[in-house]
Amino acid sequence: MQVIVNENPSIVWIGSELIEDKITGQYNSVQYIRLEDQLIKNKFIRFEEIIDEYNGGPMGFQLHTSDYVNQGIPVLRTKDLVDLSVELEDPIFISEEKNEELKKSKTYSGDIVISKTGQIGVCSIIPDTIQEANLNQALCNIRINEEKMDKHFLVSFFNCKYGQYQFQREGTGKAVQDGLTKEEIYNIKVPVCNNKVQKYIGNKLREGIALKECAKELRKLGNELLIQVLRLDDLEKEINNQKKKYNWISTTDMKDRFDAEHYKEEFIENIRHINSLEGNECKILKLEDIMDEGNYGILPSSSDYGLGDIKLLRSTDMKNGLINDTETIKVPDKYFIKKARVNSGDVLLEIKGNASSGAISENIEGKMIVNGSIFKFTVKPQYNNYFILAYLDSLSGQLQKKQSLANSIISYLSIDYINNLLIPVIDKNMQDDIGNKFKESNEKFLKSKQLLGEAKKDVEDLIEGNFDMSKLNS
DNA sequence: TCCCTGACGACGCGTGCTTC
DNA sequence: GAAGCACGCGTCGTCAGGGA
Repeated sequence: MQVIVNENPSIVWIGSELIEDKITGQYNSVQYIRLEDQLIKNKFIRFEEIIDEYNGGPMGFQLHTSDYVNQGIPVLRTKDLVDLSVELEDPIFISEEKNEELKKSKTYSGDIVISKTGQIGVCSIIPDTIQEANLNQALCNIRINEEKMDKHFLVSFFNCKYGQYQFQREGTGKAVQDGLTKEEIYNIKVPVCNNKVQKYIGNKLREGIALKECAKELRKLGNELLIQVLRLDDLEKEINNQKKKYNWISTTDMKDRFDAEHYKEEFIENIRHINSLEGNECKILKLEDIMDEGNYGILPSSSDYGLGDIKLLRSTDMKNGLINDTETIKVPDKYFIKKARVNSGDVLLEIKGNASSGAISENIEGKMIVNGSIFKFTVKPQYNNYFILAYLDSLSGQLQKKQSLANSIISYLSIDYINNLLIPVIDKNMQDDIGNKFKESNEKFLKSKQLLGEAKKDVEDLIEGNFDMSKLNS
């Protein structure tokens, strides 16, 4: 017996015949029951039926931080699983020997990887760009029988709400620490549909992942050009060569700060490097000379969260030059004031925390404002906004920001400091060359994201009986 | 071989106080 | 009232190792 007494808060009567090993209210919540009811209207199988091989990550005693090396075989962690694929932004490696020792958890391009602890149910497919890797203990690696199911379709399903609720339902609400067991993963219900539909949805994911790899390549090219033009590899070498634990500062280099951290050699070297770029092909300007208008945002009262349609962008909603506005908090219209309003083409700069992220606002749907952690500005027409952000995001730009944050209890860039950030301004054509690579990369990232979203939505439509079969012939 | 448990650092958010 | 400062707190992700 199962009787839903109330939707919100969730109150459900569950008969003892339906209770097996899990008895929590969360497991039997109305939300999960509704999703399950919808899912099982379809033909489905247990995940185990299509699994050829399952391997968990190594145990804690098998892999320690002391095993990490500078170069070698990458070890994937949950944070590397991004948007149904893998992004090695801050990779860790183990040696070939260690990789051989942990041969059970080796993973290859095309494998499906699922997170079991921490953030549960993150599921990605290893892209072609990663030939071989290993796993940490939070992940498991799965190979399926591809004659039984299109694996890209399967990954789209796992990432849609009907896959995610199962991972959350099974993996959370445990006595001490949440996590998915092998048996729970085997028991995940997977919908069965005809090959043509699987291929159609799987193709969207394949195309999305390919576009994403292309976008990453363009970003890499833009960065390489920036490094070349601003000789940032020289700066990096110079900084890496520094072994001294002390530094002499001339009084002319000292400004309003008197703490040693602010005058670390790497910061001084960076300023020296920026000044050395000054010449016919490069002018050093202050950010305030480049900006048309700049402001940081506002902090709406948290009691207003969810009470409107204005998207409130926070620093966590920006990554790799892009805005992720799918999960932004919404606030009332009264906060849509000029100071915080986001317009197309604005450069958004994180100024709190580690002040390392930024984005350009493009194709924003609806009204959006930024909170106090973000400084937004427009650049004058003679400068390329993508180039300016790319510089601020580069080694040199980051060092300038870090210099201000050094030794401060509260990491925060003041307006005065932002205005005085030094920007090496190169020829406009070269700015556009670099900026356009980042712009094009962002466009491809957005298109990729759209395709990944469509793939997930298609699976949901399929389960809910709303999938338009005529799309298969288009 | 796999699950379970515990600890902890990094980080960002929220709140309230102080200063200008 | 805006800007800046201080700190508590929760979440996330990772690391480690005991035990069935």
